[in-house]
Amino acid sequence: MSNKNVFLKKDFLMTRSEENYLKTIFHLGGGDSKSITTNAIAEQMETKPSSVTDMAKKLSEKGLVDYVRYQGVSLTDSGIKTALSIIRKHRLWEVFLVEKLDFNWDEVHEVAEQLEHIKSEKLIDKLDELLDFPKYDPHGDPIPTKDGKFQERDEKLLSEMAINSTGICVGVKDSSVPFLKFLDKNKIALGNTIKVMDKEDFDNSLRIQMEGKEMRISYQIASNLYVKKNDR
Amino acid sequence: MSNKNVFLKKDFLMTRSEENYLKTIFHLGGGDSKSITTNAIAEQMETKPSSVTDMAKKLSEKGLVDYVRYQGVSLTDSGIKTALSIIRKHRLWEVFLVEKLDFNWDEVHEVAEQLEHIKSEKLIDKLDELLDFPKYDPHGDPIPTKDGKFQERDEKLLSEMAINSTGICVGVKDSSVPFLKFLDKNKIALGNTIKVMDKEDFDNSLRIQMEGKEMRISYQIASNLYVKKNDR
DNA sequence: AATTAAATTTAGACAAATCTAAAAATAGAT
DNA sequence: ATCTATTTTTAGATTTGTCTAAATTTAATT
Repeated sequence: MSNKNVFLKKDFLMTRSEENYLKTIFHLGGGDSKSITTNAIAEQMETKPSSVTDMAKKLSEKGLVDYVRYQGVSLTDSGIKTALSIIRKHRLWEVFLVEKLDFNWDEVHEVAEQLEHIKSEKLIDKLDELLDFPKYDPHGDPIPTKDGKFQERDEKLLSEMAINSTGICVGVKDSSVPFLKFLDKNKIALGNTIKVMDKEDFDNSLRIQMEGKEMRISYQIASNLYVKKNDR
Repeated sequence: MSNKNVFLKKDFLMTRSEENYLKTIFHLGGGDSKSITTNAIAEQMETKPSSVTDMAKKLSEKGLVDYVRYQGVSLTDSGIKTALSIIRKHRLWEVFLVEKLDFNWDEVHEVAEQLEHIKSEKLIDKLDELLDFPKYDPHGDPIPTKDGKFQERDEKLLSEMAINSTGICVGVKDSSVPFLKFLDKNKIALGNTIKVMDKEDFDNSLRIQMEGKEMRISYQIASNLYVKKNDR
């Protein structure tokens, strides 16, 4: 009975709004027993701090967050598990949209924001299978497993790479539409091999060699690209 | 401007509840300029008549239904178009669930009820393409086209077939889980060839030949199966 | 330690979608 | 044609999620 109740409570009785709050809190670091402030959540969600306070109380009553007045919230184990299941759904849907429906990686976020709230365990398991159990979404972000395990990534930012070192582009830190479009325009894609040729002290820009061609990229770009030494 | 506004209004500003009302009214025949009563809608949606009245006013203000107090509602052209787009989405998602995710046809309804409310024109167009532009859903119901054309079906109920006539099973009238499970258990599937061998006057049951085997089926079953003379 | 600035919470209001209970309109039967 | 039973609507309340404005707490500075 307890098992079924947990399932019902978390998977069926969660509102869309509650799920969005949990996801945001997780992305702000609330899964690491760090307290996230009301203001930070409000800013991220483009809502008012007073609304966040209301929701913090509700989520606290449901045992999904620890909430201390004037201090902020952090996720409980139950809250982390729920947040991960939403993130899992979001990222699996993103893979589906790109792999099966030919969406570009800058078009998937908005639709995945809707699809992540669909309630059906079977649906997401079968989708996972259809996609051949992908480990990463189109932006290189890891997809949590069914039992809430998070694939930690072993990678660094391109801006932190040493001169003459080589790596493979595996993810983006900023997955905003403008940035993704910029990468497309400049033929920078995940999977590309990158070698750091030189760094410019003046503006921290990099001269890199990518797939044969040499190019210069700004620090702002380099600090939003994840690179890994070895292939996955 | 007018075109864009219509799009925004109907595709983005429609609430889930409004969409469900429109769909229900359509299924009750409200698209044929027939007035559907408050009570009928309330019963179908398992809600109270007073709630239906409230929504009737709201939909009327939005120009989606014609509403006359104490008389009932019927769909306007705009309402029909919107209802058809929701039904289109529902049925395409059902095909996806069965064809791509190996759902059984008795499992798809509940999930499709959620998926039909996802807002993205590109998503549904691409899904249609992925599925190779199906004309019928897993229960044999026709899928409206993108521009709201409804594929009318040319078929009759098995119970209305003449003795010795032959046809192909193309759809179910009752798509409830128990009925679909019954059909599965008795190996009755869409696409099967059926020949009516004999009819029993006493209880209206039929003796049929299906895919070689002979069997007897009740009137209740026969009056919930659609059959067509020629292949599609 | 007192004061001020910033963050946070409370209190009260609102819109959406629902409900209950009472009032009004319709339709059916005598 | 009137009465009655049913249907439908209205009025007012409830829940969820949000907001504004005022009050409170915390943190920073002197």
